[in-house]
Amino acid sequence: MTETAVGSTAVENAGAQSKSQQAYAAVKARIVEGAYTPGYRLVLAKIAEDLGFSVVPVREAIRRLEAEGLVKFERNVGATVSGIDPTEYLYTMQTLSIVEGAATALSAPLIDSVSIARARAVNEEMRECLEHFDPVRFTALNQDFHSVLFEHCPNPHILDLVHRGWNRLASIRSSTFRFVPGRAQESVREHEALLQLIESGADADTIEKAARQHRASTLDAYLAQAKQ
Amino acid sequence: MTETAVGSTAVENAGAQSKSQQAYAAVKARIVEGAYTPGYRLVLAKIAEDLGFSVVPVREAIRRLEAEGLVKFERNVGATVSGIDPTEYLYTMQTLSIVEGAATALSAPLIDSVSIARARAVNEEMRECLEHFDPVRFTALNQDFHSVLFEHCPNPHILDLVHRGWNRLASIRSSTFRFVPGRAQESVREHEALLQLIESGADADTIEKAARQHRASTLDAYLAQAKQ
DNA sequence: TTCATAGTTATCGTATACGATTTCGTACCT
DNA sequence: AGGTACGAAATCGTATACGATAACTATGAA
Repeated sequence: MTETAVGSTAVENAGAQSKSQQAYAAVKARIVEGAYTPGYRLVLAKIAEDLGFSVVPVREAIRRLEAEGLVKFERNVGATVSGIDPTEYLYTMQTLSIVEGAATALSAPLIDSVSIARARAVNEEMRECLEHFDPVRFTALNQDFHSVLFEHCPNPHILDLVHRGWNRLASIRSSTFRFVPGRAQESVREHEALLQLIESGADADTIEKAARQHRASTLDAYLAQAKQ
Repeated sequence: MTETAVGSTAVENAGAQSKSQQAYAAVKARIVEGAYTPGYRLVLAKIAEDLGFSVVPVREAIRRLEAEGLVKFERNVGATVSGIDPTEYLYTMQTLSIVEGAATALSAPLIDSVSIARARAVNEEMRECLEHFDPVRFTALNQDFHSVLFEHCPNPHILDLVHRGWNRLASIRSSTFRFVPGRAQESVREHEALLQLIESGADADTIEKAARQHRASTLDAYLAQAKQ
């Protein structure tokens, strides 16, 4: 029995997280990486079959994704991947500007010089990236950069809200910078300005405003372009 | 068929929401009204039996409450009502100060004079309430007051975050003002100041700061008292 | 007396099964 | 020909059943 016990334990450890969690991660990954495009209909039975699970854990995973806003769920009808409705984009960006601004300000005093250097290096990569412009890579670096700035936020609730906002944006395949190429250069400059503010120990309010404005500007640039 | 349709519709409307939703509402109500005190152990089977449901919808309800932070859930162990951990209180209040401040600022330009009058009436009730001080009633009025201010917020995401924050606070039975009685009077004064700012059409930043500071002051008062 | 260990119990996690609801297609009537 | 009503298929919602996991308890030895 020992063998089986050990064996099963090994198996269990491999799938240490519950099937609900596995399903959640799997579906979320497919959404973020674009395998499930917005509007895609998520049928419980089909997903369950794909993953080799029963529908119950899949159902729970979908509800979690619904709570995060990545999918829309209608009773007795089913779930679909949330769209890139421009209005939704606006709401998400505005919300993120607020919580990310706050997170960055709270985080700022706790950022050590090593992290600053790392952020600066990332920003330098972004600058280089401007030449042979690769929107996807640029967006990824952009997330890296901001992560350094807000990850030290001591309030886990706020940090969670920031992560959720980024997640929602990630589900929009085509990066923002593809839509608004001109914004990229400005963005890199603002990043350096942000770093200098933090280095100089600027007060929280100043940093919060700067971080918020940085994101709001991206939103404005998008809106200006969309208007045309 | 019309009769049956109407009849069935009536029945449906009575139980229009799924059992998951009913369970969610029921458990949440019990938490908010204090029937389930913090630390209370939520056993799926027992709740299911109480409600006359199966455990499946109850389980889903619990997970939703977990996502909102009202309960803590541990795999293979169970769910307990989230505590009034002072640290958690701090985090929640700080987060709420930020999102509520933003929501109030965004909402301000859309508040008509009727709403202002209603808010002022509520605040007047609060002032009267100061005499024969009833913390529970005072807290309820306080929520009414702030609801008027932020409910017009055009960004549903931010509004949702505000609601969640209030929900978490509501799960803390004993109102804040019971802990910090002195704060109540100051609070009423600040409310009137807020109303005047909104009436005078102050700029968004000023209103946001005032609303945020209003909540932050309550938090500070609590912390000062807790320190002793 | 105390600690380790095995067995028991309580509770969760998931699978399967069935009933309920919606949606779509088809046939019939106007 | 167009619209309406009926019916079938797809899908979700929930109940029940069983297996898995963790907490608890009792028993034995040091």
